[in-house]
Amino acid sequence: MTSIDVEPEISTDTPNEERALLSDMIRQTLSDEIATGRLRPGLSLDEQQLADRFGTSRTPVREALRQLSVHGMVEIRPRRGVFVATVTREQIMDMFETMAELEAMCVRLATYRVTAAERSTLYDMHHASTLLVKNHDVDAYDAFNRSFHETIYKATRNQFMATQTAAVRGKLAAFRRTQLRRGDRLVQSHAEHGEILHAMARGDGDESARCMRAHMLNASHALMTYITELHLG
Amino acid sequence: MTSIDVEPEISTDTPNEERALLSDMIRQTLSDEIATGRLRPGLSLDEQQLADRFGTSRTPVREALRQLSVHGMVEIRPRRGVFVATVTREQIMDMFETMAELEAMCVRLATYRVTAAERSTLYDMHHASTLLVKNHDVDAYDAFNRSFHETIYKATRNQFMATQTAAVRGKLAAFRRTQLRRGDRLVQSHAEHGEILHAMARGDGDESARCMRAHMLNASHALMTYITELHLG
DNA sequence: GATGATTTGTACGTATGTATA
DNA sequence: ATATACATACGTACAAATCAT
Repeated sequence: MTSIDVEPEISTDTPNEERALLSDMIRQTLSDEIATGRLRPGLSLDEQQLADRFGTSRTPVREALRQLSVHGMVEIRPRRGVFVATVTREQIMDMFETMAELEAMCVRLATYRVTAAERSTLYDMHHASTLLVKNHDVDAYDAFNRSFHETIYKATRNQFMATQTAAVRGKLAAFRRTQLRRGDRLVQSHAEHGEILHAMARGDGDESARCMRAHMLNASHALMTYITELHLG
Repeated sequence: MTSIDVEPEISTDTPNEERALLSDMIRQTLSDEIATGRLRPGLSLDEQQLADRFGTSRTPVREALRQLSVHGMVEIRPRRGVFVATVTREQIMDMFETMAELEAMCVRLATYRVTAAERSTLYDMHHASTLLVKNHDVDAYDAFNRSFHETIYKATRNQFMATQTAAVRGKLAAFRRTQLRRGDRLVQSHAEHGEILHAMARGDGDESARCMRAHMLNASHALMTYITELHLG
């Protein structure tokens, strides 16, 4: 149950769109289960079965599946059925490489546009994360890591770019999660963050981009052997 | 918009999924009309009206609208209706900047991975386009331009990146179309393509990326005044 | 602010196309 | 290959929420 329906009725500043649609609930649940691999690639998704499971009719299930197909999480074969999208090792590698490039692109712009306050926040977060590394607190570090990167997205001053990058990151979240548990990735990740911040502090966008690209490619490389066994073995 | 078919080639190995679904037809039609501005931002889309117009029931219309909402072309306010997404000038600028960065990222990788045959194709296309520039054949140049850029996407050897970039390009297509008609953008565009190819030929990825970024930003700048009157004036 | 009209969200029915024996 | 079973795609019905008066 990952229903993040945190909706206190108090909408202070944001008109907080109410999302009480069954199709949204179903979509989010299925999205999670596909991302985490609980629903295996290639699996056939029967509309009636899902409807029974969620205690609804087929209608909202269909709408959820249609939406998932847009992002390629499921494949719709007209009149034949809906299947959990099969992700090949090559596709995952492509996604990681793209992710690395997107992050590099973000940090380059962020280097030129980050505010003093934001830079300070990044340093604070970075230093605080030292403790998590020492304690090998993988979950906490993963959470910090996401905040760290999303702070950088925001510093691009480009909402669209931030959203796009976050979307790709989200798609890879399931794979990335396991990666930090391997060996000394935590220590290495922390050190690489330091290099990125150093380059940003010097205002060297190209260099911060290079560091970020290396950082992301290291992370992905640390993972690919793992992925190979996990999804294709 | 599931997959921006970058290649309309005959897929020999892929059984070429037939898409004879009403919801797909409706989605594509609406997508076009929104992209071209025929359906103005903010417009309320009544399900029954659309159903009448397409001669169907509300069901496929709803599915089409749900899919369009994923890419943000329409906004769904639960129980209140569906509206054509409102695009602000700032959002458009963000999208163009992102586009420039994505293209730069693609051409950098392409520089390192392009095959001799592809490079040759790019040069052929480029030289052939000289005639289009002389004749001020904007439509033909626009078509060439898309091919040119999509050939570069393909040369990245990264399918995911190519698809992502093509998707963003598609989103901006409506705005871009008008841009080439202004002044001597055609001549300038052609010259900039030449610079990009030159950098690629030298194998200088960083430089080709810089040229591409400049190329795209020039194009977008040539457009922003236009857009301002068009969508917000 | 209450009431009626309109529209959405969901359930349900049915025929056509796909799979299977 | 034919027939049977079945899931999907689409249509229709209805309840609840929103809006208009």
